[in-house]
Amino acid sequence: MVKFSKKLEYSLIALRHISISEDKITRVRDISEKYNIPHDLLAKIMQKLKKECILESVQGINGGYRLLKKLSEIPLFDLYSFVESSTSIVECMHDDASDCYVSDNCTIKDPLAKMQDEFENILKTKMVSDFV
Amino acid sequence: MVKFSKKLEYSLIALRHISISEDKITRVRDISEKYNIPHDLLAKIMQKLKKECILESVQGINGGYRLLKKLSEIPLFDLYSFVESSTSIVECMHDDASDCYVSDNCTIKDPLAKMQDEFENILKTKMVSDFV
DNA sequence: TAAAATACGACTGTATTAGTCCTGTTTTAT
DNA sequence: ATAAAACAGGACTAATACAGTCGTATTTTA
Repeated sequence: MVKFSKKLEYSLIALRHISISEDKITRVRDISEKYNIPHDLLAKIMQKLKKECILESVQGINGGYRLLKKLSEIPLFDLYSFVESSTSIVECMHDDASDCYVSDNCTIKDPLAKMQDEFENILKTKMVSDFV
Repeated sequence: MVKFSKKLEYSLIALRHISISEDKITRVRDISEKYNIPHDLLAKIMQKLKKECILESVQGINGGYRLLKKLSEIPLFDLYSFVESSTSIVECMHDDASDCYVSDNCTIKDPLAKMQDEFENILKTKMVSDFV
């Protein structure tokens, strides 16, 4: 199936919320409660976005997250590749797919690779701000 | 994850094989053996493509499949929607998704719907013959 | 009439996603 | 000081979808 993960959905919802909120710092709990997103799951996504320098965090009792970038400067592709476990639309395009069992007889690889490029280009063109 | 299913890969391989083979009728077994595709799985895919009027079948000891259309007349999107269980890139775009838990607070639906359109347009532009 | 092909529903195995649980670390209000 | 409330993160479980298998029926022809 070709479907985005919940993580990507949650990321978009969370980033949007932070960007339009007046508060300087937003707590994970506020977002998870408002949108019915499991707290622990969202917390991990936020941690990931911190590692990727989209958010910065403040620990402690008054802690939370703050945006490091403008949403208009974050390509959807970045979010996508940070959050999804794989970015290839077919299995044989993984980095370690030297063991394609179809191998010699497979002729669909190149055209599928082109399709993948087109798909990624869409993601690179869109900014997160387009989803707010 | 955003990935095409094996079924779509197998469909492309099979259609390509049939289209370039000299034989008037091609057996499932020939294709499954040549490309190491599980026979029963491929058989079901072929049955599906028959129902969708891409192939026609002949039963019996000398039976097999025959193309009903030119590959250049089959949009990849058709194959995609025949073979994949769902064509929506996010859950909340399913036909029966009236129970979106985010509901009122969700603002990312429209932009994602537009993304889906763009994605589908790529699939509609490509013909199966582009993958041979 | 036996063999070999399609036809097809039911079932099993496996991989990925989604979500939970538990324990730690940090910071601040009291 | 210390308790509370936030982030941090590894390990585990549950749910889902995909991939593949099995058994049986039907059809046709050598």
